Amino acid sequence: MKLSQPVVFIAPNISAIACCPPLLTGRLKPEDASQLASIFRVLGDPARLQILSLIAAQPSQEVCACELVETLGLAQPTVSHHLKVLYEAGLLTKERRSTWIYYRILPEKLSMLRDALS
Amino acid sequence: MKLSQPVVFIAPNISAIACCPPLLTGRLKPEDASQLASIFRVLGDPARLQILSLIAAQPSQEVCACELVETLGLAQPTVSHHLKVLYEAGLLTKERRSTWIYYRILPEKLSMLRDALS
DNA sequence: TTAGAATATTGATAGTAATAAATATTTATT
DNA sequence: AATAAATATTTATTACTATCAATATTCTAA
Repeated sequence: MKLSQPVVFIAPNISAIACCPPLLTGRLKPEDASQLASIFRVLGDPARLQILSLIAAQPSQEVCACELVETLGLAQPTVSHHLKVLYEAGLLTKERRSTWIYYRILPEKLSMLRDALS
Repeated sequence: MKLSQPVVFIAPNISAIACCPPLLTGRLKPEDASQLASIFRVLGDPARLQILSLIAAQPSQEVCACELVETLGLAQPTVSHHLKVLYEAGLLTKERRSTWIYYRILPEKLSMLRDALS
């Protein structure tokens, strides 16, 4: 048995990070529009934006779910819900360390969105 | 009386174009988070993304509301609703030319969003 | 294996938003 | 002024989502 476990951050939808052609350079197909809209909808919630901002503000670039519950002033199931939405959108990774789960930003998706806006 | 009318594009919320500090550089205040989220929510709809994309795809960089009704396959009141949402978010300008109303993209808001994602 | 702590899920509720039918408004033309 | 066309508004319906209480699950430590 190993003394130190390898750190593994997990993220779904890696293949979906490259999503859509840029919004403003050509006509968006309905399917691309739906996919892109679904990501923007994830960012369209104040609590989720605050979660992203809080993670980015940490020197460690990660945050434990328990800290978020204290900081955001939302119930634990609500925070858990938002984290799941962000995670399944490919905006966050998560890593379990004993009882706690630490979340990090997956920057590729955000830069994809930035590209889509040009 | 003038023979040629000056072209005037109207947009609300010009002062709100500079909205929020970047999402990932510091902790977002609740008020900033709400304001930023409300703009992302506007982009979180496939029909509205298609409207933006359609306008950008025009050589004239503008589109008449009537064309959108034909192209999007949505009822006229629905298209009118989406245009109003985009307009009030400061993402579009509008100009009336006789019976028709032409919409254009107001690029400042989009570049503000791009900045917010970095 | 039992107790306690952190997180996830389920279920219910309230608020919001997309859609379109019906109607109103605005503009140009005759 | 009357008609027609383009757009906006009102109203109603439906679907979705944020929220939280209750409960379940997962993990650690004793």
